[in-house]
Amino acid sequence: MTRSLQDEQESVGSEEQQEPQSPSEEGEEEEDSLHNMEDEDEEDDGEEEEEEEDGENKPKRRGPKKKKMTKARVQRFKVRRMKANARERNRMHGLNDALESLRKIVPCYSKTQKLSKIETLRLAKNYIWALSEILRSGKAPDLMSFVQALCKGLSQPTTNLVAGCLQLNPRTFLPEQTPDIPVHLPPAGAANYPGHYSYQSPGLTAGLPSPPYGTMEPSHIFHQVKGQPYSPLEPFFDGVLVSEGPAFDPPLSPPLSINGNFASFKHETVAGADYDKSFSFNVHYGATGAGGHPALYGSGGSNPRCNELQVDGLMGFDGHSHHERMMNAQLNAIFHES
DNA sequence: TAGGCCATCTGGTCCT
DNA sequence: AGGACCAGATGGCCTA
Repeated sequence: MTRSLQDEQESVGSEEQQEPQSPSEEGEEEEDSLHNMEDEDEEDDGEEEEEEEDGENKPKRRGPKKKKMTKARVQRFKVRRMKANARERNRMHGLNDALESLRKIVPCYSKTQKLSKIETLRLAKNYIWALSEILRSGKAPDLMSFVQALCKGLSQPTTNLVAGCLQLNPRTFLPEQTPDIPVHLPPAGAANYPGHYSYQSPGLTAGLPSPPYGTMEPSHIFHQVKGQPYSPLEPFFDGVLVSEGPAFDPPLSPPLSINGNFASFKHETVAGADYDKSFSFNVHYGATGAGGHPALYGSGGSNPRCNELQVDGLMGFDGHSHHERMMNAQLNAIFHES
């Protein structure tokens, strides 16, 4: 047995937790199937090479000649396959590790209720985009719209999870259920964005209950009428995006480079404003901007880039402040690193 | 039980 | 040739 084969089998044996081996992985059936496969394996040790001659009635095949699968070839094939499987496993584990890292960075992290892969990616996309737009526009987002932006396109359970992480009740950022909350609704007939994805969890359409916060009709926030281009994120940065092109489904890369744009930030906290006393999620932005809205970068200040965004009071879904730490760490990392 | 999510296997393709 | 990447298939687990 070769060293590599030993390693391979060790790794397979150790990593094989609960996954059953594919039925074709062992047994004689594989050898049968291997007889039929187009093997690109070139003979290197003088094994016989035969042309497939099954049946005169069959038309002659074109392409490379088939080679009979000898025991040695079968063995080599198996080894190769096992190595490829192990590599693939490792690759997927690496991918999952990266995804787990992303879960911790995204503004909703719970060990007990993990975001699914797809939801993690969606939330991360929303988050990146939202942060980028804050920087780009220099305008303070409306908190409700911010949360909506984060949850845009997410399934209802994930929306509830995000809300739970932020200690918000999804109902509270339901525009239609909370008319007193200043969420800008899309103008009638507003344009939809081209290429905007329209994911809806089956649970949404099925009207599944979603503990712990009851139900939330996604159409209240995210529904987009066909042929009516409109991004719910527009109110988030109202007035900024409407005239500047696509507001959502942003380019693959955020419009801002973290390193390039945060490098010159000074670290100075300006008293912020609480958006809603009913929220324990208080975002302290910079000096109040024009129109009474707090401005992220203190639009009225002498140094518009010197204010610090603070996010206080975030409690993790697990009942501890893990998320707070994560958010603070994350934001600090963004604003303090360069 | 159906559906969602996940891990793994597998074969194909592309690249070095 | 071998590795990385990808997508389809498959089966297990969990939950509503």
